[in-house]
Amino acid sequence: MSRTAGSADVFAAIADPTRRAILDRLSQGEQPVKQLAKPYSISLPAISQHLKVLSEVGLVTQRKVGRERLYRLNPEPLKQVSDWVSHYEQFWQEKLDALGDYLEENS
Amino acid sequence: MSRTAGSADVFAAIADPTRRAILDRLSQGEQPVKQLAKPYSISLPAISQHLKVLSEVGLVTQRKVGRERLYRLNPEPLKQVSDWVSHYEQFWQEKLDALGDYLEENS
DNA sequence: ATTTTAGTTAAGCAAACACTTAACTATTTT
DNA sequence: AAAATAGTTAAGTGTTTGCTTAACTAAAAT
Repeated sequence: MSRTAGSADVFAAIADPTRRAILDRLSQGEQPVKQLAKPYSISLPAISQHLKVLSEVGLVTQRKVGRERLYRLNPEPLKQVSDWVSHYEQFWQEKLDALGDYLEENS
Repeated sequence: MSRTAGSADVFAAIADPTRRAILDRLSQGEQPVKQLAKPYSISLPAISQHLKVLSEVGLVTQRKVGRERLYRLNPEPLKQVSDWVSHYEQFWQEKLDALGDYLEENS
């Protein structure tokens, strides 16, 4: 263990839509902050602060290239979310099954 | 469409650990508020407020029986979360594959 | 009828959040 | 050396959040 990964709450980190959007963009590859900020109407510092939050929970890593900071996605902490939500998948599966049965019975 | 389900943010609703815990308990079946509140050190009103948030995003439904309010899990909105996070699964899969390859090559 | 039980709603509060502008650091360009 | 670029850090602000206690509504038990 003893990774750089944060202990702060991943669920809280992905609660903000802007941060989710940043992650979405990062899934297309490493990007400098300027480029990440482009589609948003908010200021650079705001983006920088969001990146800090993401960094603290280990969802992004950073490397410096010249005067740019390239941010890279680290999806591992999302496993926590995936694990938690997967527990519920069976429930909507049951629901869908029930719907399927209903449709069959009434067709 | 036009379900009762809320338009408020599901991601925000599950950001709070107490609310996630409530959902976890509800996955064992319908329960009255008193029972849901039992394991927590916070007040009844606090629980009630959490249930309201969950209700607003459609994660729980409610029915009145006598003087009790039975809350029931409605997992459907979690599909939103599942869908979003599943997009990232491939990434950590790639990581794991890479690790697997590494282990094979160096065994 | 009164009291107890189950729960919500109201009001208030401290802490956290998302944002801003201003000031700063580090690198590159001119 | 000066100016421009990329980004972070600092300080301040309005809003939202999670909680509390107090007041309320509704049903059940005494």
